[in-house]
Amino acid sequence: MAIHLLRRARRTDPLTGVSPAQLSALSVLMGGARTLGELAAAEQVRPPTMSRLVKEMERAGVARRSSDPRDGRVVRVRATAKGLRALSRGRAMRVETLNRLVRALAPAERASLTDAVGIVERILGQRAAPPP
Amino acid sequence: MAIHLLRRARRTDPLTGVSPAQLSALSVLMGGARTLGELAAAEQVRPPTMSRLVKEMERAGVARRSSDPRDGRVVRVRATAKGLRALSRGRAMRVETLNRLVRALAPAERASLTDAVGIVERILGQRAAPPP
DNA sequence: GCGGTTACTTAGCAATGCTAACTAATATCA
DNA sequence: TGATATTAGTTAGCATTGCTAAGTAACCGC
Repeated sequence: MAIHLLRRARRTDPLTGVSPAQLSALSVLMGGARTLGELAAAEQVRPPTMSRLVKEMERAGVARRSSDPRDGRVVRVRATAKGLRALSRGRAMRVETLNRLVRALAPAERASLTDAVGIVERILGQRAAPPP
Repeated sequence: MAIHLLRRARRTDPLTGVSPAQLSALSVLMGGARTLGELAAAEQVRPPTMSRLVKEMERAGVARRSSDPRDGRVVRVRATAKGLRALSRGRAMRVETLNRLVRALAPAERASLTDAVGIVERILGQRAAPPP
């Protein structure tokens, strides 16, 4: 089933030494620094969850906090160079993994994946990226 | 909007206390009884994980264990009527599948999936379902 | 019938989600 | 201005769901 494909792809993330949730947050931070709340919203998690995640990311050396000079309540988060490196490594790995898995798929499984993707796209209102 | 759908799909059915993992397992059991190991393989989790999940499903009254008369090591698992009801209610299976799909996705994963879609489409010459 | 394999369970850890309740900073308004 | 409300983030604690290591019971091969 399609979901299992994704789960397997996701499982390769830890090979980078950065957890999936961290990699996902890093992908947001790749676009520049964000406040903790913005990051939580982008990741669709609650602030406490993101607060803890950022703490771990700091400990892992993939992100850094700084305070906002204009608003003392705000915490700004940015990716470190190490974090960005981990991100591109993880992303390449996922794509490669999906490539490999898809090549090994039975036709029915591929159809399932296609169906699932279609559904998700419809729900999210997203379009597939054009082939490279 | 997407957020609404996601939040709605994310909720565990409060009436039955059936968790997403349980619903997913039930969707496999809908096809008939399975051994615990088969179920674990179908869900792509390890046997201990499935063992615990089945225990919880029994406690929730949505599945039942029985022993295999031919092989005393084997545990056979089947869905109860209550489990099947929970599964089918409101297209539970579909919602649940999307739920797990989406929950496993955050921006980075979505990007990867989008990339993968392009790859799959190119390979198969197929299109995802068009948006409504 | 002994030894190895297989199927499952138990125990314990890790990651990641949540809510409730707290602190600190900012904004609002009488 | 000063009291009060709102906002941003943190801390604490719980639940779910994944894992590995190690144990038990049943089966198979010789």
